[in-house]
Amino acid sequence: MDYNYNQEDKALVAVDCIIFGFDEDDLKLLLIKRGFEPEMGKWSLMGGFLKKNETLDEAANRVLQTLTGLDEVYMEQLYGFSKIDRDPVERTISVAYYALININDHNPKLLDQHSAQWFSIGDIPPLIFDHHEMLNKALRRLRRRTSTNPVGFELLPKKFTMRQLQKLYEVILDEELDKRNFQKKIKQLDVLVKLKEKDMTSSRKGSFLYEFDKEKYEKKVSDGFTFKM
Amino acid sequence: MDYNYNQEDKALVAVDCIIFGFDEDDLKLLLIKRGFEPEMGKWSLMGGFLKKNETLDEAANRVLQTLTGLDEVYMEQLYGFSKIDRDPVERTISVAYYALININDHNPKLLDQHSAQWFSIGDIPPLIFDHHEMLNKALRRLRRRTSTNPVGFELLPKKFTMRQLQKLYEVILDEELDKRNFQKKIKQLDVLVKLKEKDMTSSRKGSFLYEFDKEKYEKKVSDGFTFKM
DNA sequence: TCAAAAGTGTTCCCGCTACACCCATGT
DNA sequence: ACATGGGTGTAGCGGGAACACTTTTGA
Repeated sequence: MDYNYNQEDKALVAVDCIIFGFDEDDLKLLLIKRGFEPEMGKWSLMGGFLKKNETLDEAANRVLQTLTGLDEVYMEQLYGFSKIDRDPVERTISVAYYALININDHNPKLLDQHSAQWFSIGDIPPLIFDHHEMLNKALRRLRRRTSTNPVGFELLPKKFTMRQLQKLYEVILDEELDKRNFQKKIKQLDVLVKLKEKDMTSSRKGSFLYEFDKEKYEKKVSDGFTFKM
Repeated sequence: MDYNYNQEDKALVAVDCIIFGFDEDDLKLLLIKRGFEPEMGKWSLMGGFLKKNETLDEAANRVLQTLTGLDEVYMEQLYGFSKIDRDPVERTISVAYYALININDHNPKLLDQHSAQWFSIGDIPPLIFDHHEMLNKALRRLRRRTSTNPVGFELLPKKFTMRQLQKLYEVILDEELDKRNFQKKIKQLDVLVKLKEKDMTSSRKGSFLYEFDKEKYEKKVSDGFTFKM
């Protein structure tokens, strides 16, 4: 008594990537100008269809790499979107992923090829389909994650200043933070390494650079530690 | 220059439901004995294929209703599972949902029809495919949700005792809680109504019954309140 | 010497935790 | 009268929030 799978409807399955970057003091989103109908010329998240021989994670990584040239990027599956007419051409289920990249790392040529552009999170143009809904979910998730996991560092260069890190938290959480309390909090988590180097571009005095110590963090986690900002 | 959607691979899309219930002092999971190949006779989450004209949410609700007879149940989309061979018969993407039901409400006849049975969460039999992974994700999500949203009440009868509520939190969070601190905490949230009635089945003295005041909760939320246990 | 950002400590308060005894009732 | 579960208060501690001045150095 086998069940006949053939009687079931199949659907197109896509992935869409909400790609976040952080530049100076703004959280940014990478969008492409759609090069085909429907909605040609409008702004859109970067997406692609799931292929027979790849998982959703693989598809999302492929899509991200196609646009940025980057591999080994922090990505997380967000949610499955399935409104019947979300894509007017054909029934398509889309699984959204969000990615956190260091905005200086990507390949600018690839961006041009896809007519892609960074937008400040406070200044997003109209997007096609349900992409705004995806973005909102991604933002909420990002807020939660940065509060409970050390994922913020994915958006920064390897070496960063306290100021940059604080600003990052401020734009993600959308609230101002007290400098002293912020430093106290992050330092007592004891997962940063203070370098001897200073960044001299931001002030005459210069500010010390820090690195996230991933090994230390993971060791602490396995001892029951939980990151909490 | 239309893009040709037809060149893309289609896939079967399914939903699987992690159905939680709470009985006396155990968190329980509703499983069915699979009536068809592959893996006929093994235990499985209740699932079904997505149809052309329904969303994932609708499919999950249909599947839940088929098994329990219940409608308007708390459900939440969990995660999309997509390993290539997760279903050995054919490539199937499955989107998992979890549901919280009052275990006394369901229709026992329907359970029989599907050879379904409740299992204590500490005593789950081997499951087919990646259903254990789904369950683990659901449990982690449920823990977080009950800590930050008043979803626990979905698992209880409309009227419940403090004892029941505390026990519920204990089995979900998998830790013992102090009776006094628990009452203090939940009472200061100020979203319960203490009834005049007592439940006389649990002790000679009897214990007061409470109801969750959803309207009050929602009013408070719109004033900036956040539930936190 | 001044402008501009970096760096640094203390106090107060609230919320969480730990903890033990009396109450009501049916048998 | 006793056994069973129901119900209640307080003290101490720790972590988060508020808050302002000094330092460095290039121009």
